Parts: sequence; structure tokens; C-alpha cells
Amino acid sequence: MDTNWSVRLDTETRTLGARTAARLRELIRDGVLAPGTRLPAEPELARRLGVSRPTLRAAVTELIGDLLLVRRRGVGTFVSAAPRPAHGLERLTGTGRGITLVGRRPGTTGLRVRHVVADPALAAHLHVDPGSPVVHLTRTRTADGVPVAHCAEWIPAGLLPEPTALDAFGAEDSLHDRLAALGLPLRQAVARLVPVVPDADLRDRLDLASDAPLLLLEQRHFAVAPGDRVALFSRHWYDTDRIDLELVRRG
Amino acid sequence: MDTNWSVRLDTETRTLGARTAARLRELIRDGVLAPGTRLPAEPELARRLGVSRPTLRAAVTELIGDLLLVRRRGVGTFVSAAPRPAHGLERLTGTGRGITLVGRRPGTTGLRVRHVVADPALAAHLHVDPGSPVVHLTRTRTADGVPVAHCAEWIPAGLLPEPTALDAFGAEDSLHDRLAALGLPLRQAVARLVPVVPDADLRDRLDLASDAPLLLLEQRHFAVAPGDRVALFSRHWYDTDRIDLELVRRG
DNA sequence: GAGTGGTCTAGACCACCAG
DNA sequence: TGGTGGTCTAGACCACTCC
Repeated sequence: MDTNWSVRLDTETRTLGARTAARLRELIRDGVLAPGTRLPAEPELARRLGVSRPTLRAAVTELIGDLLLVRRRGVGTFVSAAPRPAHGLERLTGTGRGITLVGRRPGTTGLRVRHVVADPALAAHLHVDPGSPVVHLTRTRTADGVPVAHCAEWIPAGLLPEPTALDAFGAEDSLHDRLAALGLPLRQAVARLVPVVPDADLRDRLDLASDAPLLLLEQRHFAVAPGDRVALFSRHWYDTDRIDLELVRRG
Repeated sequence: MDTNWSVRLDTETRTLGARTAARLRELIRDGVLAPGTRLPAEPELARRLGVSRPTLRAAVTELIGDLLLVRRRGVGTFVSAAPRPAHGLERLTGTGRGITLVGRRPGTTGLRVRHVVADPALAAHLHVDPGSPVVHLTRTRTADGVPVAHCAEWIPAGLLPEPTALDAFGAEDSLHDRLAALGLPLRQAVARLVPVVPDADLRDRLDLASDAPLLLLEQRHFAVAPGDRVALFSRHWYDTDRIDLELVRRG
């Protein structure tokens, strides 16, 4: 096999482990590593990719988490033959990117940006004092033009460089990317899952014909710094008849 | 500070990284490392715990995933002051253990074990041929005596050492533990989340007064070996009014 | 500049599986 | 018995934060 496997030619900015994982994804996607085949032994594979074995193992571990590879001690590492989710909720991404990952085209309707003050309930969710200024976004997300989720977001204005930093937020923008550009990259979120019956407003926004229940994701998002503060509180109502919500659980 | 931090005295069977993480959990739980305090620098902390820095980092990374610690580059690692979930769905555990983790007492009612054959739909979920023998368990789980979820599980009989291996399964048993003892340790699962309106049977089993929607977790579980085969398919209907379902999402 | 976390390496030894 | 993945180490260098 004379395929050039090396990952060191890559000049992207990500870590070597992430680039190695990306290279393995390509080799699998392109069929160089077909489903069911065994990978070369780890020291050999590391040599071919031009990385150390721990770095290779980090990359392989990542792909195992995505169900692309299977390790069998004493036997080898294999390309998985089982179907796998294109996107799982355990990975934190923006709603738009999640829609892209499942192969659909994201869109936004009804975007509205407001400045509000935190009532006691919202203040508790955001870990701020009641009465604090909060930026509030609402919008309906579509996939291939079909509404799939209605999203409401609340961001403490005190965490933004300026309270007006999000006033120019557009329908095509990514809130995750925008917050990262403002120095608030979201790194993790704690979501509460609640099945709910849609009210008239939600039925209207999502253009629902039936009163089938929706799945509400109520999330507290944390940024890298200062780290302990809630950078974003959100409520997303998903119509699971129109978009599958999947989740990879690891033991 | 003359606390004995060393982790090498521990004789348990887990890996050194896992024992180190457990030691850090103890130090946090016991208040030696109070919320908001900065941990010693990584080389220093590794020395105190008697492990190498990569091993320490693996442990710290695990606790960060559990929201117990926060890393700030160039500044330090801090004990989180924010509340965190006791149990997240992103971690694969048995339902009973999940109930224990949130501080409640698990129980089981209405356990039934049956032998069935796979119809085409079930065969597709289990990746077996239609007509294959399947062991089917149903039971209702309680927390502190209150029904919180109804569970249905299907296991390909061909993966068991004997088709009758689960006939003696008892109300107090853990299916995860039992399957591990049978050589089928479950390592990961892909769950689909669907809000559903309970039918009469579910309302009866869960003793529901209202017709509030339930959250259905439809899961394909994978074992370590052979690795690609579905070892267990399950449907769990949760009453989220009686038990919170939370999920930690990482970027 | 000093100290912190972030990344990567080379090598070692062990546990498991297959022949 | 030989090859595989599983784990751990010591050390190096870099990037970032704060003084």
C-alpha cells in the first residue's frame, strides 16, 4: 500500500491529534480503510502517519467515540461496519451546524434580538442578580426550508464587550461563532430534556399540524473563561418528527 | 498542607488515571479542595499524587468533563463553584445505577422475561435475521418507590452463552452487570430521543394521572466484543415530572 | 520574565488473544 | 510464543496569562 498517509504535511491550525483523527476519517471515507478491515498495528500506523503512538491513540480514541472504529485488545483495531449517527447531542454544536452535520441545509426565520432584564427565574438560570441586563434572541430554525426547532437564548449583557455587541446579529450568523469572536467560546453545556405539548405560539412558529409533543432542550452553556459563569441559557423546542435527535452514550 | 495525597497506596484494580481521578474527587468532596480554590500546578500536583503529569492530566480532564474542575491556561486549574448534574445521559449506565447516582433508591416492579422471535422491525434494530430468537425483558423502574420509567429490552439469544441465561433474572438484578458477567459488557449506546404521549398501558404501568408526554429513549447498545454487533435494543419511557433527565454536552 | 496549562515524543512494560 | 492493544513515565517545548 503506497498511499501517502502522512499527516504532517497538513498545515491547519488544529492539534496534531485532531489532524490525525481527520486524516483517519478521510482514509475511511475514501475507502482506503474499508468497513471491517483491520488497521495496521498502532506502532506501524503511528510511523506511517508520522506521529507518536500516544498521539495516534488519542486520534483513534476520538474515532471510537464516533463509532467509526472498534478496538479489540490483542487482536487489532477495525473499521466499524455498523451504521452510526452523523451527529449526536453529546457533542456541543450550534443548532445550525447540527443541521448541517445530518446533511441538511440550515436556515433561520423570525429572528429577533431584544434587551431585557433578568426576572428571578432567569437570574437563577444565568447565575446573575435579578434585574441584570440580558440580551435575548429568538428565532425559528429550518432544515431544507422546513421548520424543525424554535430557539430562545439569553446572554448576560455583562459578559459581552459591549451590551450592543449582538444587535447586528443576522439570520445567517452562527451564535456560537459570534460569541467565540466576542471572547466567549462555549465549551460545554448542561441540558435538561423535557417532553412538552406545544402551545398555540409554538404551533404557529413551527407550522405544526398536530399537537404531537415536542422535545424541549433547556440548556446552561459555560464558556472557557471565566469558566464557572453561565454564558448562555437557552430553550430549544425540537419537532422530532422532522429531525432526529440522537445521542451517543459511553460507558 | 500535610494531607497525604498519594494515590499509589490504593490497591484497587482500576487504572492509575481512574484512581487519581477518584482521589481528586475525594479531596474535593472532603473539602480539602474547596470550591473556587486553585489546585497546585500540574507538575507539583502530579508529584504529590505520585503519578506522571500525563496521568494526572487524564484524571483532571475526566473531572472537567464532570464539571468538577475548570482549567484556565496560564492561570491554573480551579475547583468549580457551579452546580453540576449528579448523572448525565451522556454516560452509559444502567437505569438503576442512574437512579442511585441522583441520590434515590431504585426498585423494580412487573418484571417479565420472555422468549420471542425477531419481527422485521426488531431484526433491523438488532442487526439480526428476522425470525432469530430474542430474549425480551419488561419492567417498571421506581425511585424511592415512585414509578419513573417503563423499560423494554431485547437481547439476541445468539449472543448469550445459553438462550436461558437470563431466565433467572431477578427484580433486584442489574441487567448491565448480568450481561457483563455473561461476557457481554456494554460499552456504548446510540439513543434516539422521542417525546411521546403515553397510551393506556403506559399510563397504568407508570400510574400516571395526566396525559403529559413521556420521553422515550430508544437505544441500540454495543458490547466490547464482537464490537460491531448490537447486543441490546431497548425502549425506556421516562416520566420527566418524576425524574430529571440531564445531559452534559462538550465542545 | 515567571509561572501556568497545552501538546507531543520515545520508550518501556503489561495484559490479552491467537497460533 | 509472538503480536496486539493498554498503560504509564520523564522530559521537552510551546502558548498563554499576569506581573
